[in-house]
Amino acid sequence: MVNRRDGEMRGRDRDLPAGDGAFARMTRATIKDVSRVAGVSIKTVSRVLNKERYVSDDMRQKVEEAVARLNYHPSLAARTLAGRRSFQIGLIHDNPSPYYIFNMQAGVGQRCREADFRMIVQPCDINSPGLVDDIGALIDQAQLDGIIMTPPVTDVGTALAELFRRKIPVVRVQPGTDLTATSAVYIDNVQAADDMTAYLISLGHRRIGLVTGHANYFASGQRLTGYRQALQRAGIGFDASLVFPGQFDFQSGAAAAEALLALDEPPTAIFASSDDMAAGVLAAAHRIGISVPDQLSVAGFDDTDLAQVVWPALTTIRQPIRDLGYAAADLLLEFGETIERRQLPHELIVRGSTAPPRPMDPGSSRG
Amino acid sequence: MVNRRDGEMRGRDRDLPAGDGAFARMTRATIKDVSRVAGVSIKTVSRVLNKERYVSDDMRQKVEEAVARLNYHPSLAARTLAGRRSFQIGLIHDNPSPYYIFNMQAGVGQRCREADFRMIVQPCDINSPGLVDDIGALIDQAQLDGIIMTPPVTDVGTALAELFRRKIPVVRVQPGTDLTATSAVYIDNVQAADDMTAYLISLGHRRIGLVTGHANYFASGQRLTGYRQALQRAGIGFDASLVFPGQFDFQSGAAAAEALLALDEPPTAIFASSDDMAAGVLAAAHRIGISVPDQLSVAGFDDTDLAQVVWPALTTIRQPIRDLGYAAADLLLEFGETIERRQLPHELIVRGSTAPPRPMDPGSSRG
DNA sequence: TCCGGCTATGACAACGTTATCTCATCAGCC
DNA sequence: GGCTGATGAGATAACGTTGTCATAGCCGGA
Repeated sequence: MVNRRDGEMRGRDRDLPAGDGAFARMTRATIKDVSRVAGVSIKTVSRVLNKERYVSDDMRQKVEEAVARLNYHPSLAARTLAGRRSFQIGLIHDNPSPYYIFNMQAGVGQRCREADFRMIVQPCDINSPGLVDDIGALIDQAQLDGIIMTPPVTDVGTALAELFRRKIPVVRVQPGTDLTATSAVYIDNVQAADDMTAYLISLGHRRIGLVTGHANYFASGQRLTGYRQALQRAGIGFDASLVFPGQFDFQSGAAAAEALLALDEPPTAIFASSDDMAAGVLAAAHRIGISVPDQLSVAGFDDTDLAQVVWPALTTIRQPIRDLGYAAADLLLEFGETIERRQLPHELIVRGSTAPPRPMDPGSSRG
Repeated sequence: MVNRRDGEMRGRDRDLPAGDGAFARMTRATIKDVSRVAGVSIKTVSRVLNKERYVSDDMRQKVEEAVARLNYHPSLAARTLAGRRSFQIGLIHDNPSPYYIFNMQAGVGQRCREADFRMIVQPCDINSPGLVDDIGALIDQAQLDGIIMTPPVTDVGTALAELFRRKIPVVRVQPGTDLTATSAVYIDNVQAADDMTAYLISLGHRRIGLVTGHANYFASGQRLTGYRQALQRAGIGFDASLVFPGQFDFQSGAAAAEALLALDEPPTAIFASSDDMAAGVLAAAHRIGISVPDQLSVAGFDDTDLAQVVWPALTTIRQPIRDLGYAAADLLLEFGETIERRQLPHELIVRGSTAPPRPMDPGSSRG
């Protein structure tokens, strides 16, 4: 009944509305429509769209007018299928910090938008046995043009190997291993921790507690190095009992503070390797009844939103997460497979949580 | 020289490695490879992949084996181009809260993964004149199968109209206008604010300050309604001077607290419509030297990470953001264009920032 | 004048899937 | 025993781009 059959018409024939009148239809405009309106070949439209060489200004203008008039947007799917680019890059992370991820996405997304690329965000679990397969599937399915990874995924050897096997451009943010194997963006964690430690020393502190970060993150070790470096320069001996392992989160910061403050010779300042842990230190101090910064100075790392929201506001190191994301995407888009490195500046931010130690603290017998 | 010409061979002929041996090549496996290995037609493979009817168990098994053996992942681009689905949905937001966005993405992403869909995140600016075009371009380019919007984008009429024009399935999270125009997920903001207010009243508070949210968000007004509703039920008169407008952020919370605490008859409790603002209230109280919760109870809304990180930890309303995201994606995937609504439960979380008011507060002359 | 190289444009195949149509088989029914 | 409808499988044409090749015009040098 509804089965019209007219010989030559088979398959999905949907011949476009001919003539010049009715493009404001529900059907999306295609490159074919644009070529008809502009009065040029499809290939010429494609050339203009892709900014290829050998297009006269005349043609270019005609095409651009037609594109604007039809409000034409090329199909990413068709471009991906026909070409060898997908105009998409992936951001792979296994990071529980909303603040970090939000800003990283903002930076990467910003750069992508500038280049008319799209960012595909892929959370993952570095302990999952399916990690490598998941990454492979993502690349296969979406035909990604490049990958950005954040710690700690940056240092998963098997994942890295899979990416090399596929010869896909990779940029890592703050990588810890195989530093020269891929492009990378990072800050100088050693120097940053050194800066903070030196600042605390300059206030007069001699016993400075350090809460380190999660062992999966190489930055944790780097910050310990910077801490020791500053102590040494100041002629202060390293006391291992002042270093307490944390996990970057609030709870571990609070636990570390309780342990450190219970020492026979407690520190007069605690430097936590993340703002979350610093907030934990603050909470523990409150609980115990130690006032900050009068009796205890507290410093964080990252300068997340959190730093200004706790009381007192945290002295911390500003890590330009958004800029790191932007730079990572920039390296990917500008250099592709060519390996490049870019170091971004950090900044010491002084707020209310640090002050000179109380003079003549009883029990401080050291020179 | 390199120009071999053999008549029929033109264009990009890359004949696949015949035989059965070398698929572990660099070239991705295609559906054609799978069909050859399985010994069935391409279309049958497609049927199995798309879980279509009319495939015998025998065939299905052969195909699945071949897929696994070749580690085959279908090209999303080709699927999108050939079919009428793209297996992608968009998440459009203009929200400055990392916590909110992170959890929303987690929820939506989770549901997408379960359905082998991909989530495309698109931040936007509701005040930008290009908003509607941007959304249109996104849908055109990526051929999205659906859209999820979060406040305040949910209530931008022009954007909504554009989506209707394109007849694309839409789910809105906490919409404020045109409630029945699209599918929606939400919590009962009126009841939630009522619950919190009633709780504060039950502690003995009679003068309860309210810091409202940003006027762009309809939830702000709804929470005011709930607040008034609880007061009325308790027979407490509404005092407009106790209601102070905020913007959902820390700064405005601090400013509101300063204003409220400077009143001749200051409130004994302040209910802020977000945890960020509640943290601001806390900070202002600290600054002024008012202790919480002894002299002032403070309550928030959202139960973000923040709530447990400030001191004292916030009594707040838990808003299941992640679940809202999951539910939104679920509605989209399960019902498509069919309009559905789903309300999720909220929860009153009592922590250390609230307590009964100090007995016999001088200056409290009201009954 | 003719050739070679650069510029500018177009024709057509190819990318890897899904949609449509066709055909074969098989069971149940008049 | 042939008709009908459900089931199972394949051939082939799209989908909307880009890649490859062909070609035409133009300029400069042999």
